[in-house]
Amino acid sequence: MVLLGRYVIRLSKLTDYAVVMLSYMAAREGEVYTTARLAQRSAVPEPTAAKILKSLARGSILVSQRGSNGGYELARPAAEITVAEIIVALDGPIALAACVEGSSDHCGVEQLCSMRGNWNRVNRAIRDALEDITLADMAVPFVAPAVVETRPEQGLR
Amino acid sequence: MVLLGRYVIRLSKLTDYAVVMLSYMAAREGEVYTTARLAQRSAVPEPTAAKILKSLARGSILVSQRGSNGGYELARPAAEITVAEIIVALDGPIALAACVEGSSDHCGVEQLCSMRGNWNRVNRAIRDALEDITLADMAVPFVAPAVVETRPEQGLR
DNA sequence: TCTAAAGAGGACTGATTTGGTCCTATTGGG
DNA sequence: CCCAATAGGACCAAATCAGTCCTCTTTAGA
Repeated sequence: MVLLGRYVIRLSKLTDYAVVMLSYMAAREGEVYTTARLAQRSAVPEPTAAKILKSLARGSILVSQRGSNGGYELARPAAEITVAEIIVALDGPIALAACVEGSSDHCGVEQLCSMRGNWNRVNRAIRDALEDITLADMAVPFVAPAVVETRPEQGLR
Repeated sequence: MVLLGRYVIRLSKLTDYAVVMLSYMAAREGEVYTTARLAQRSAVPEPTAAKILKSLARGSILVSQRGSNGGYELARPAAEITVAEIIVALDGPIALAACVEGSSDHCGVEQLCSMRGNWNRVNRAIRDALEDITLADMAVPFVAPAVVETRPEQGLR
């Protein structure tokens, strides 16, 4: 067994939700959004939305403001937030078999290990691709935020 | 819920094993390898190895020969087998939220759906990256196959 | 033509992992 | 102080995965 239980990259549901919420926030930068509001607008159940937002804050993608009148705000302009960061914030490092540069784990079979190191190339290729795509790119079709505003919630799927 | 239960790409343990086995086979193209032999050499339990090899054959990465003296052989030169193909053979399509080009699924919330379509860009970037890396690239460090030959099996991890 | 060696295919199971919920702090404005 | 928010975990049910096994088919060769 060699992989550390994480995939090179998993784009989980949570990540998808996160992008939806972040895109919504990107429509008006500088504004502070509460969990409740974001949950409604993105049709994600509130507790789950809360969990996602906390992770994003921990990942320095959002800045949180506690107390009343609190909420979340993009930590940076959307064009400076990469998809890679979002994924990392929610699913952990974009990552990685053992036998990978920097890893202290060791598979014990040297010959295999050296070969496996070549996943590095794959990892890097994917990381590079994801670091090139920003939240601003993802949010582009949000041309008419006003329209979205008028659509409260609705069951997904 | 929007993701179809599959990740954009999962590099599972099975995939890792597969690459190990395939690299071994790439050392001498044209040779036919039995499941038992490949399992031994790659330190993967035989039933599991068998499962992987069957999947690779179904994915046209290996050609199988049944009956006695049978076994598996690379379907093409290693330089023509991409990492993308290997992943697809084992984990299914590199893929994909609903609301993605070609998908017939529909999330029901148009505004969200249109935005989610932008995962396409991510999907494409990753697919491109993976289609650029071949088995030959992954197998490179196998400079001295003879050495590997003399190391039967050993517990991993 | 029979036998044994090999793969094909699929059912099944135990263990992880995920998504999702909830409860108890902590923070801060009015 | 009180209420509105977030922080941070613990926790659970359901889905998924790795791994095993059993039966069937194919084929070489004695």
